[in-house]
Amino acid sequence: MNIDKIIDAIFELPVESKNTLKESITEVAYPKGHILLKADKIEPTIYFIKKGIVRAYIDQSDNEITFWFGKEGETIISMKSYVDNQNGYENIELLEDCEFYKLNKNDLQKLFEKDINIANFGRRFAEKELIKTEERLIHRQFKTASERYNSLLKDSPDLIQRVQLGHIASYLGITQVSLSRIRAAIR
Amino acid sequence: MNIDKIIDAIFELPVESKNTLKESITEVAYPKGHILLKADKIEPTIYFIKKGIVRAYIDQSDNEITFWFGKEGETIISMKSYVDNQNGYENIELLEDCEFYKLNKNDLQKLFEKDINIANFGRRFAEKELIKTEERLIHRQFKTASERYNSLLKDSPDLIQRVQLGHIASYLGITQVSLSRIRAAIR
DNA sequence: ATCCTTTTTTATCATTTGTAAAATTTTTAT
DNA sequence: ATAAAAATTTTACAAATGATAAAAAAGGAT
Repeated sequence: MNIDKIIDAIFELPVESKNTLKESITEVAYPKGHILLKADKIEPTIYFIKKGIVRAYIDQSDNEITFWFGKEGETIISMKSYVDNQNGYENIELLEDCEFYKLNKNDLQKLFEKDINIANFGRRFAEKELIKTEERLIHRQFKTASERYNSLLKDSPDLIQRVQLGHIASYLGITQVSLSRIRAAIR
Repeated sequence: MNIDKIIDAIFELPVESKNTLKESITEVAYPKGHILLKADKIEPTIYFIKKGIVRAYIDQSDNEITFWFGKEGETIISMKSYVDNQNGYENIELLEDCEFYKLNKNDLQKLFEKDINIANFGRRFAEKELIKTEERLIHRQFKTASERYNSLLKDSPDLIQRVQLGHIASYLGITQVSLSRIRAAIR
């Protein structure tokens, strides 16, 4: 997924503003298993996924809880760092070899103050993420685990192929054993 | 809660931009029980709560699911209408007599294109809502119903006083019977 | 190809949560 | 003040999910 396509999907910037933004963006790659972001620190970088798949998780006493998967075209951000300049709560692990576009948070913040188009790009980015998050919250509130699994199967069939079921179960808010039961019931 | 305080809490606008914004804002009041927003339509208005408390709910086949409470200082928005100009999924019911500041979505959208400070105000608004929503999502994923109730009791003790328990139970994603059991266990 | 490790499934039992109905308490209307 | 309605709690039982252990299957490394 190229950077122009990723930017355009968020907000159609005038060429000039788009070039300004692209000047701040570079590329980087890491192997499967790499921890891209660590919790409990202020993360200065924003990543757009060019290729690969990652998960965001929180360290809980004895186990990890996966709460997000990101793949081609999506944005990796430590929300607390980005929005409040505070320590983030998420870790990001690469589930495949990945390639990213990267962008410094402070550079972007400066552009927000100077370029109204980029400010609106930032607004649209937050708004789109907000819709996605609110829909997930509501979906989780009134669907059973089984319904949530089937929705995932329907909406992101590739995810089930590319991500191991332990992470999927955690993402769905159930144990791996419970997910196995749900899968067995379908067959 | 006055409108200046509400605006300032989102983003500190320069006086000129703030006055521009305030020119588009008027006041309105409705009694307890009034349905302020209806699902399945494009909602043109944004409300800031001056006084009172409301709930957002979704109509599910046979029951209603409450997924948000808003009180003094908070913003009522049909997220889908605001972000994507599509039909919203939420109904908003007043749980007390309420007073609002209101603002037309299209008027605001025009200001986003003209005034960089207001564009950044809009950006900050979405970002702050995003953080709140993501934290709720994660909290729900790895806390038990009992822990979630106790957090609510700690963070919003007034909510338990002002809102009937059936709505609270729905908000927590459990049945009213289950909430009763949790409450009985504490005593 | 074989061994070793990791992942997934299965089985059993304990715990939590849901459903339905009744009892109790609180609120509202007259 | 009293009756009616609404909200909350309690009880009993059913269904779903969790915890743990063990077996089976899949994937990697040499």
